[in-house]
Amino acid sequence: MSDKEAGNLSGVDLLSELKPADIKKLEQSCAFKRYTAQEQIIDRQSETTDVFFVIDGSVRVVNYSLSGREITLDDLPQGDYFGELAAIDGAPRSASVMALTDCLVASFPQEHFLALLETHPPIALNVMKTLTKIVRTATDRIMDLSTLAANNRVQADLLRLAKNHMEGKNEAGISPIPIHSDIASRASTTRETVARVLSDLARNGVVERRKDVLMVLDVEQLSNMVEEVRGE
Amino acid sequence: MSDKEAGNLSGVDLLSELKPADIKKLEQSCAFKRYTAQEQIIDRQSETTDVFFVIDGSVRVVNYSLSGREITLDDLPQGDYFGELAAIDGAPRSASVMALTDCLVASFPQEHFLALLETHPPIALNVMKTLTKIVRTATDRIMDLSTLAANNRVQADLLRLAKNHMEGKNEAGISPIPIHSDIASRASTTRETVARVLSDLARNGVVERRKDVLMVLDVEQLSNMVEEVRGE
DNA sequence: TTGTCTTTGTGATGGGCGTCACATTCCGCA
DNA sequence: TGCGGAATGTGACGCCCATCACAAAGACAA
Repeated sequence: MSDKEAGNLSGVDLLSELKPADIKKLEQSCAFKRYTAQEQIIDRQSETTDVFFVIDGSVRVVNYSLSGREITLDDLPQGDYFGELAAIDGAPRSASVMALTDCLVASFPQEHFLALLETHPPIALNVMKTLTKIVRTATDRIMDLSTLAANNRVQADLLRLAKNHMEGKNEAGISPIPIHSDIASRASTTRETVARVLSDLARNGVVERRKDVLMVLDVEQLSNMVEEVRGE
Repeated sequence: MSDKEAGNLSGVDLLSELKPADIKKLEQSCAFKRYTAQEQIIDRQSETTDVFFVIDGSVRVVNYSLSGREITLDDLPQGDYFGELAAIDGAPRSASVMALTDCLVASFPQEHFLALLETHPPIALNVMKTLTKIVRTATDRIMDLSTLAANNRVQADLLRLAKNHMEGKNEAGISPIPIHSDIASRASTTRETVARVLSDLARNGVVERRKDVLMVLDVEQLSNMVEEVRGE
């Protein structure tokens, strides 16, 4: 497969209000590129200012501590975009982005992006909505980190996953089964702690590890455990 | 002084590109209100959607944990604005806002704000820049919380303060002297820990508490200490 | 099957810091 | 000037959890 190839912006949610002809025009300005899983797409602190569209596959926004610990900020599915921060304010990249799966990504130059925002207020509003969502998620995470113990943060992450995989009123089947170190990276703890929490939950019958799915048998109880802050 | 009174939007940075006549027009849509220090202006989870301009005084964006701990997210000076998240996406307030000092605040209805964004792309871009700044600050904080120990977070906060009060190349005079519990609320730790860190720093000659100013005598060393993650 | 690599499970250990408890000092105000 | 509440300084205690260290179990290809 070629390094650079024709691509298609029709699946990009942000641009969905545009007429197909206009989308075609934007494609002219894009550079399409494939990345293999784990490959870096953006390095934190680098000074590029393009915006990227995820055409196919998915990517992960991460940062690394000095000691090398990986902190996952967000995972973005196909149809989403990233890199808008630097495009908007011109500052260095605030985070790294890596390919989660093999994927196809379109990079779109800053000037074109800013022009698009200026000429299409609904798209600008959409970008603002995306940014507010990021801010809300981030403040929630700051609250979690500030007020929950590591154990509870793991439970909270599990609860979040469960809510995205509900099967019935109080049960969820999470699949594919998340890797402990991924959970740890989102909850800002260690994989050992994740393993211990999961062991405990399994002992209490709240979760059950099956062949290809992690069953949460009692979502409500899990929810209660998250808020059971120690000493209260 | 009356509860409701005429106000003036001329000091609002966001609107500085508008012609004075246009600003006057916006003032018609505003409700001006005074708050006394410590008074709540916005409650988290409430469903209002106005945007607020800080005309005079300053405000603090905070959240509270279940156990009542206060987490400071940001302090906003005169000329700034807040409440834009709910105005943009219509969701409940993500944080509380309280008056830090006695202050005068203008509330501006959501529809007018959205209309302003639509008709004035440069203002929309400005709002986006504000949002990106918030996102960058928040991700930095997430990184601090995830990778730094409580001690180091206090040092980091002190360093931030020092950098805003530089006097010469390696010295800073922070005044007014911040209250320990305020630092604790920003660094997500306890006032006792703040007191201990400051005691240590004073013993090492890095800081010195004087009459009305907290001197940081060796900003560079303070900076080194922040990064000296334990065990590295 | 066998070997290699990834992922998971769990014990032992120790240090950081949140919590409680007081003693002091500071500062505005009557 | 003296009173009272706020802010600060420090000791003691104990628990959470990061770290280290292996063992075991899957996963997958040769």
